[in-house]
Amino acid sequence: MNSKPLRSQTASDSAGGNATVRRRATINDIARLAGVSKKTVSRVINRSPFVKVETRDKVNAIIKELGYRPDPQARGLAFRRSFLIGMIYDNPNPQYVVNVQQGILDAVRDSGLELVVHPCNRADPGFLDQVQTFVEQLKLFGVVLTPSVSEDDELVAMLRDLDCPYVRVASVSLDEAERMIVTHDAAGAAEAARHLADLGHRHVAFISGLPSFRSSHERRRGFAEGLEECGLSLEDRYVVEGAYTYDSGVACARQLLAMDTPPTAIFTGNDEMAAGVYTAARDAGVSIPGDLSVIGYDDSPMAARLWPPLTSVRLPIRDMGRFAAEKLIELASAEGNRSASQPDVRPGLAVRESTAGPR
Amino acid sequence: MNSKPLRSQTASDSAGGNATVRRRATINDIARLAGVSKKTVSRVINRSPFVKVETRDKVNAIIKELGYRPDPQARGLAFRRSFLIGMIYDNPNPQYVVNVQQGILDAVRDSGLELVVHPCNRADPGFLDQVQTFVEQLKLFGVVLTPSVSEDDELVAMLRDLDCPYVRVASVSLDEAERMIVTHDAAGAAEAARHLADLGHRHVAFISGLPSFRSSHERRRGFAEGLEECGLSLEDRYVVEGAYTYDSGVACARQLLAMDTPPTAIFTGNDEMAAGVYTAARDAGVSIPGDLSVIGYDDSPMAARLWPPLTSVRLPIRDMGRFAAEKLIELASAEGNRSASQPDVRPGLAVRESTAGPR
DNA sequence: CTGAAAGCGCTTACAG
DNA sequence: CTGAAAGCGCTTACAG
Repeated sequence: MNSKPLRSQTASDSAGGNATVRRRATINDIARLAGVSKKTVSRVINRSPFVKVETRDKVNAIIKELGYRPDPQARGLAFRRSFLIGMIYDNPNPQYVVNVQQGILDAVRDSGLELVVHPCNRADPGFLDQVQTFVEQLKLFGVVLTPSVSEDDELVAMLRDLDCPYVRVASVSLDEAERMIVTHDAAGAAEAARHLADLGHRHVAFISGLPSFRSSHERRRGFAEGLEECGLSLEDRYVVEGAYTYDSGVACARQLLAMDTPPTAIFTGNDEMAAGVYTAARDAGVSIPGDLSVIGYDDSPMAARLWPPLTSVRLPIRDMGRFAAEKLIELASAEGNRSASQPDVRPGLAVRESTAGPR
Repeated sequence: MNSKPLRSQTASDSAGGNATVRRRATINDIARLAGVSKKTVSRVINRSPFVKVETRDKVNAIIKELGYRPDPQARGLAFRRSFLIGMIYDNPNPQYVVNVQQGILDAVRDSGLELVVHPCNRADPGFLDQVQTFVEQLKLFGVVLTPSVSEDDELVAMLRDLDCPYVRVASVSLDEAERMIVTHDAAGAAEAARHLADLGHRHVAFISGLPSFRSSHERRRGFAEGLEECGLSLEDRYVVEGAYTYDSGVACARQLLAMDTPPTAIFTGNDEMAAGVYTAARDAGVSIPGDLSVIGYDDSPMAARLWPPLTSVRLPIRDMGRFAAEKLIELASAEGNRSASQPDVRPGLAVRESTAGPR
């Protein structure tokens, strides 16, 4: 990267509304106008309790008047950390990614924190090194991890070593409560199981996601437990391993539908694979939900676009992002006063038209 | 935000691989070990040509040995800008957003630049102020704008005032070539028109997107021109205004299918609305492509999941993000030597099974 | 409760 | 081609 000539710091009258000035105010301007030292201004900025009320009010008045905002870069350099939150993810679902991003931004609004995104690939040999560079170079305020990187113990050990605050979003608790947003996938899958059992299904199948994702196991476990609650069981022959992709859904469903006693209902690890089940069913002349009930997971927008509209387990993804960032801020603030807020993320079943009683 | 105690800067042996040290090397360490001033190290970092080759090599050797990487925060403070690229967007399509993000990251790999995301809403009265704060506080290296914010002249005027480099992705050229990635939407729509004309359609309709998006007009214009090339015309009665949403697609298609002489083909401004056309067609007992051909725009993953698979105009979205970031880097480097690279973004038609000749 | 000095890790402006 | 000084806009550590 090459050096770049200094840019003029002018701002036009038209753009910024009113109080735009030639140069942005600095802590020195505030200190001079308030008749105090810059250290005192610094104390006000950082909400130190050791400032006389009148002093604080006077400084705040000047700050407001000039529209002063401390320079995060300078603050960061002195603090030895930045005001950037990193989102580290490898989830292939764009809807999921964008919603978590939105949720994080919901949480940091007006806090001066910003969001830096870091997609990655655990299979890449440089994976850990790249994350380390990312975290160290940016001196991140903290990071939010989503599945499946949130399940990577090596990664988490590294973050601890780097002293980088983190919060993990995962299907099951893997860490201290103040570092976890648990999505209770087993509970969501159990709901799907009960729904099918209530409809009278006896032969139900499960298409799992990639085994490297914890959610695959949790969803299977919850589904099996939900069935057992209702006096049914998830038979091994009715469990097929997919890969969270449309194509794997097609292949797994073909396999299930070709059985001597094919299942009358299929629960899939996500909506993408459910879409694959639709295709396989159509090809096999199997009607949904007449011959086959289908339930997906994620309740992506696609679920409602399929025909018939897909019953699916819904997750409040944007809220999950917000909760994660809120926890991260608590963690990094390190006030000692861990707030009691333990926001609960509970999956629910969005029942549509892809499920009905068996023939 | 409250002040935070200094974190210890230790790094374990296990995490960072080999050369992890207690404290990261600084420019002073390099200068001392190389026996030069820190200014000279700075020159090497910034690729100044005014360094003797031997000096440069010696400094680079030490930099490599210690794994030294200049602190972007400190550099930024001195440079009066950061090494962060902002992506400002209001596109509601997550697939689009994630792909552009990926493309930007493709371009900045190993450059030391990082990506900060800023979703926004032009209808929000605080829209411009928020973007200004974002750009000023972060002293952004530059920003990438996607539709529809890329079409906002007030926003662009503000960025110029702030002296913030920007590149705009839009359906038609709106700025100097070095600031534009043009997606040629009219050309894409014309391809759709030709495809339908070739199949023998005479009564073809268009469902437009939101009129506040330039793409809506470009796609309509290109579609009309494409038809005219083939001796057809886009009749006003066959043009309906949608809103780029699934629901608007359903409503507009109902309207078209209820006409005395309904169209035998519908081209929609995006795939979401095409999905809505599918639903309306099914409700009306109209079969696709037997009774009605449908073409979407975007070629989103959903296009291939619909039944029948949707013919759609494809855009290389990830490449667009990459090209945009590459142009931004050229722009911000301001070397004067605008490279001749004028990467071309050309839409193409992905023909699937939703189009056929009319009955 | 408040401040003067030194420092965070770089760069610019000026000399040589 | 190279360097000593001053500065970017903040904070820490130390006094008072």
